[in-house]
Amino acid sequence: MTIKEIARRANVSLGTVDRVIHNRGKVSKEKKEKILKIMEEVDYKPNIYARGLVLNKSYTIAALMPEFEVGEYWEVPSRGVGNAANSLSQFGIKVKYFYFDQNNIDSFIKQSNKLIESKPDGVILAPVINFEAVKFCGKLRKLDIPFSIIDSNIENSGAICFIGQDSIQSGRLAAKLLSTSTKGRGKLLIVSIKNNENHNKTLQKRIEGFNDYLLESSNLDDIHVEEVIINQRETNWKNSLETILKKKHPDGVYVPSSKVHFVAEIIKKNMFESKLVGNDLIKNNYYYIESGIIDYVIGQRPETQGYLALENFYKYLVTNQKVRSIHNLPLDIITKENLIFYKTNF
Amino acid sequence: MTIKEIARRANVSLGTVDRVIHNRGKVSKEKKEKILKIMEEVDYKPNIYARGLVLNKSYTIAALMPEFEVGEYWEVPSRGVGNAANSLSQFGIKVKYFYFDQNNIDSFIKQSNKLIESKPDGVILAPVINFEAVKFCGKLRKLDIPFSIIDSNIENSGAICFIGQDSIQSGRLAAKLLSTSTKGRGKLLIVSIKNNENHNKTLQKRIEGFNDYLLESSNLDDIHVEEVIINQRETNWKNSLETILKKKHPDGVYVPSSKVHFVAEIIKKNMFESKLVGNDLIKNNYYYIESGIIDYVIGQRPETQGYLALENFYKYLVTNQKVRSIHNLPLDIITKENLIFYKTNF
DNA sequence: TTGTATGCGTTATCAT
DNA sequence: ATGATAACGCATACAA
Repeated sequence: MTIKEIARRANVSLGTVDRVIHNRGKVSKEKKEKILKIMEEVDYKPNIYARGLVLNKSYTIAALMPEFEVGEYWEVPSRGVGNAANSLSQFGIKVKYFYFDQNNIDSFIKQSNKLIESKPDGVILAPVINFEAVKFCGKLRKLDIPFSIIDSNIENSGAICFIGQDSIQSGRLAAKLLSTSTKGRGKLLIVSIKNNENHNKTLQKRIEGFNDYLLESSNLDDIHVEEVIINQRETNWKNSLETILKKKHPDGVYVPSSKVHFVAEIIKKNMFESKLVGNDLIKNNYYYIESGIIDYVIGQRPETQGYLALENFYKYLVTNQKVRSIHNLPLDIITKENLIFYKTNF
Repeated sequence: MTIKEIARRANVSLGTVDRVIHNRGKVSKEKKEKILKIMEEVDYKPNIYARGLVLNKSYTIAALMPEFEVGEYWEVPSRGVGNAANSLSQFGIKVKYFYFDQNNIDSFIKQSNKLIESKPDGVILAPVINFEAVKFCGKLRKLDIPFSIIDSNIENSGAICFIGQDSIQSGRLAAKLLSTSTKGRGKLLIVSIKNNENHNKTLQKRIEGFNDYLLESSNLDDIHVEEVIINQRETNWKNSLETILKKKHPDGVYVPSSKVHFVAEIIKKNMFESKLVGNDLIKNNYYYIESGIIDYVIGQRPETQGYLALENFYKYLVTNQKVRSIHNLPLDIITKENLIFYKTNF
């Protein structure tokens, strides 16, 4: 059904129908009602090709996320955004990246200002420096630039959507997997490896979930949990970690971040028998999952996060569809036997 | 970059450029080369809006899959196809379903003939009746109707793509999860619940993988495996199953299909302590996963399978992109703690 | 072999 | 308040 046909049926011109559709200009009440009724009846849907052709707009989306080395976590969401940019380029969606050093607040501020100067049509934000990110959201709201948040959420930020995971549940799941692997008993160690001043809340939420699960799931007499914090800014932090592991000799280790490969390295070197559970399917973890040193990794589809974030802007800006305000992506359980399917991206 | 601009740069008309792009009509060698060079330089990509507008074709894809009751497995891929149809309707993609009774070969033949009479532009095939499906693929090839296969593959079928899972690896994964849950020891029982003459190979491949894994993974002295086959066509098959479970008293049960809920029901009723692993996140299994009676279910993203199948036809027919010939979707490990994220579809 | 004209459905601008 | 019309980029039929 076309505008032309609607105009014919309503005995008016194209222009009049158009005015009704877009609420622009003046249209007499009776004609307007007649047109609306016909549109309703025939369930008029605009031809997106014709619309795209005549509008021929192009949108620039700015992505503000941490810089990364190859194999590190933030490579993956970034690639997700890139993939989406690729397949949406035909529809006039462009991406401009602004990378910041997640251990340097000034870098975040500087990049976020550059971003705003570039006057993007939309922003994808990874709020790993929580406090500054909240302020940044305020600026975007004032400027009326729509934005979406990935990875970890900011409550009441005004974002058009959040795409990420449920961190507490991630910790609970880790607890289940680790305790099952240690046959429901033994000494468990939580190893938090940090190199900043705890800017974001993901780690602590995961640990919270981990402890909650164990407290709820009966036989507490058989299970012991301890937590150690490793500061990557200290020289020799790897040696300290190794010393601790040697001393504690845990039956199971939980690393609530993608840095689980550091622990895996030590376990392998010393041929410990510890079960090991961590987060995120990054390249640095591949080998240790393959060889079974890491028993389980919990994935959160970072690539999909990036992809959906951009795709949502397409829906929002180009096709004017509503977008879901919260996407909690599945917590995937990845282990030696299903690793291969997750490596090839989805 | 437009055709017009390319024509201007090459000092030719729109028509000539068009002839080069579509290899139609005669074009002098020198002009052709000049045009191709310019197109290369500017990386010409046609405007999909303009193309879509002028072609304005609509494609009908026929989906040939098993009929289902609410909550059964085939509801999910079917919904995936429906979702895709919804979001691709703007692009002129339509779907026509042909459902057959998977326990009735005649029904398959009848529906497949009806499908061919409808002269679709493409076919999505679920080859659960393997032998007949192979013959059907031959017909489609002769008629030059492109088709894709979902769920389980047919080798050298001539399909433009296969979308499904690796059944053997699915069985291996099940073996790992079940043996870990039973602490690496005990009596394991494989329960095959069938209601047809073994038309498709998925079950047997899963069982093959299951056994292989256990044979390879060391301590064979501690593990015992037995297989029972239940025929749903026998009256009182549920009672037989219950009797068997009572007699064998297994430490762990593997049901290599979505019918694991039948076993869960019996385990719950009798309050057995058996660990239980099965396949597929269907509604009938939700409750038992939630309550922990089913320890793990291995999912294969049936909804995504359906979605991708249709989306691939969009790529193939509308945008003329190449499509990946094999999509082995991830084997998702679903358990009480991450169930909720998989229920909301992806 | 090459060039020109028309139309796809929508939007936006210009007269009336 | 309403109608007519040009333009978007591409494909195609037709003219030269």
